[in-house]
Amino acid sequence: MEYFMVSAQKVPPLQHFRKTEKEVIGGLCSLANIPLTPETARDQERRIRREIANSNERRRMQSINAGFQSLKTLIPHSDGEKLSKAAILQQTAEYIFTLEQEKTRLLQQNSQLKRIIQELSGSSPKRRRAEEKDEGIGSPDILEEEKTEDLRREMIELRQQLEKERTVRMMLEDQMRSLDAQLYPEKLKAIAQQVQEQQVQTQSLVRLQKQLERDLTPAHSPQVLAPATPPAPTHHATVIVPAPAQTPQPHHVTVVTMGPTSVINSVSTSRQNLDTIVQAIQHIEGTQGKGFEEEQRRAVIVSSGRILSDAAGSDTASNSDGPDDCSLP
DNA sequence: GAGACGGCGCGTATATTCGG
DNA sequence: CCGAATATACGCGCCGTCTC
Repeated sequence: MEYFMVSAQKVPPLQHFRKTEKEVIGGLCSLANIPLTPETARDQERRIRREIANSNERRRMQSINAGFQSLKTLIPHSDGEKLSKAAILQQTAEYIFTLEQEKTRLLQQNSQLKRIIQELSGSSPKRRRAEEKDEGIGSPDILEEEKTEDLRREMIELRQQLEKERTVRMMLEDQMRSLDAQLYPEKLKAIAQQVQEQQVQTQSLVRLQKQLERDLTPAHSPQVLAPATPPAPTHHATVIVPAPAQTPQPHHVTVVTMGPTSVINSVSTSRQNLDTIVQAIQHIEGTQGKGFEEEQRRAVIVSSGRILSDAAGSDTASNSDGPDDCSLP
């Protein structure tokens, strides 16, 4: 590198010295009062060649040293630390080895994250095509496009579900209002107000709504409503964990709340559902401030409180102590 | 084929470090 | 402080390749 650059602009060629050598040698010999014999001239020529060779050797060594200094600046070391050439070579080798390992680790992490994203968001044909084209790092444009498209699709889906849920909820609220007005007129205001405060809904409410629909069938007559405590505000810490990769519904969000079990026994199913809805709404309102980004995680939101288990019971992926296939390293 | 040239190995001198 | 060990720079000769 640098060595070759230096070599390109070498000292003048030997011809140049040869041209002037007679003059120089003659001058020196006359000064030293030495007769200019052929042997002297030959010795002088040899001497000059040796000088040139020595000069070239010095440049070579300087080039080597420059290379060592370049290496030294690349490897991690403290300023002022003295490193011999051997140490520089050894530490460089170690550093390269470390970088190789880091690269391998990052590549593995990259592929793992890709796999998780794919499992969580489903695998569209376009995505599969992109992944088939690109198995390694890269193609950020395609992935970004896919991501945007997925998000758009998810937004539309969420809006549709929200509209559906709103319609059903309004109907149910009418029913509940008429029933509660007979039994708990004082609670009605608070509950209705809380429900009205809900402006943005997530997908999880659809499940709650379905649960409520099932529980409010004639078998669960509202007349059996018993006095209940007002819905306790759920200001519990929220833990968001990645949904397992095996989740059959990748976009599904499950809201699980836990509460004191002492309350449960004294309330009816409908009342429980009502409380749960309110808690879920409050919970969602509380967590939505964290941004849409978190919704995208298809997370299972776990908070302390009462469990509103899914009727199917298959989406209990919120067990944080369960097999965590998606745990990042 | 002779000479020029680059590269390398080896020996030596000098500087620096380290342990007793 | 001193001697041994180590690191570094330099000089020298040799060898392979290239050019004329």
